[in-house]
Amino acid sequence: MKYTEAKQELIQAWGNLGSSWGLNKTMGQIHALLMISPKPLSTEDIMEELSISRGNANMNIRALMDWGIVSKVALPGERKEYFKSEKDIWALARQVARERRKRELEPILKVLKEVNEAQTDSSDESKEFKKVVKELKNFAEKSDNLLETFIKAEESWFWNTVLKMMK
Amino acid sequence: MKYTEAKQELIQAWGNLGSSWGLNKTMGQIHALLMISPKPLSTEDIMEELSISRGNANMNIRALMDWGIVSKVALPGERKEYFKSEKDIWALARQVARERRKRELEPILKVLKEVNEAQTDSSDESKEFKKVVKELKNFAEKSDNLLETFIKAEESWFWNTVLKMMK
DNA sequence: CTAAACTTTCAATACTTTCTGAAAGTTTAT
DNA sequence: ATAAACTTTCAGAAAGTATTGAAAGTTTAG
Repeated sequence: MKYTEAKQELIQAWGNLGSSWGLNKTMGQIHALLMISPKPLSTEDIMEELSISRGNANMNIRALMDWGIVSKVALPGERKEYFKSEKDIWALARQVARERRKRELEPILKVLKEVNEAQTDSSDESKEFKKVVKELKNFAEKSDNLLETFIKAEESWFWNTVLKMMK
Repeated sequence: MKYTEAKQELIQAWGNLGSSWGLNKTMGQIHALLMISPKPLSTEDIMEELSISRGNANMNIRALMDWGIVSKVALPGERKEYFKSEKDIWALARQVARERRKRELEPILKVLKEVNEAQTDSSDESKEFKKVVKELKNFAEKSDNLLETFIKAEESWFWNTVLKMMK
């Protein structure tokens, strides 16, 4: 396989992965492109490489910046804005974890806490509900703590511990 | 908050969470309903509780069974099929991890391995590409191992280790 | 200030996914 | 065998999401 094919395949695959990770296809593709590029790219570069419109490029670059995994670069003597991606895969993973925690875990935790306060009447349904909610809440809280630890962890410390777990 | 409100809110929230977890809203809602129900429910029960069509109910129950988190129950003396959900939250988490590994991690790993074999020419682009792919592949493999460990782990052992990690 | 260079917005459109409901298929009881 | 009870399928409708491209907005150079 040649470099250009390989590049296309990776961009494509990263786009698909994006869709299962709360990004969308285009966000994933732009991110892949920036990750493998040795130098920052402009909106036009991205439009051209991925054959997408200006509006699409602009919106998705913005969304990637909201996620905190892409940032602007000012190139000296250039008027255009250029963009680069976080390349340290660990920093990237932590950033994604941070965002997903905020977007997914926090809302459900809030609901579980609320709902855990609900009055129980004496029906079977109501008792089972209470029991399940308690377990879910407990699990969600543990997950939240674990995630927090991961987000704050230094790479080596984390891997050392994880590697121990995996023998 | 009363039980019936609380129930609706939980079902709603679990539906939203489903969407970020590779299920869809209805799958999430059906799953929530089955989780909190003290007894198995029929397709009709589900249709009624969630106000959805027969086709929709059928397809999404099926999808949940494919994921391995919902199963059929035959009630003695009843002709209808009833369904129940896995209620052990740990078993549930492991099952979801297993499916997502298969659906997300395996495909990207395959691509990374393929693409890692690509020929490098002497250009900057090509060298950077190779370097990034190597790092991604390494990370993906480590994640795969970690996930495998989790999937196979006994609850207490896993939590003991994790709790140590979290001090 | 003005014009060129560049970025952002957004209404219209294209595309994708989900849902419905009725028809077809299957199973069970008699 | 047949009819009632139940399940599955699937084409079309509805809802949701992504994309375009042109117009509006902003910044910079001179």
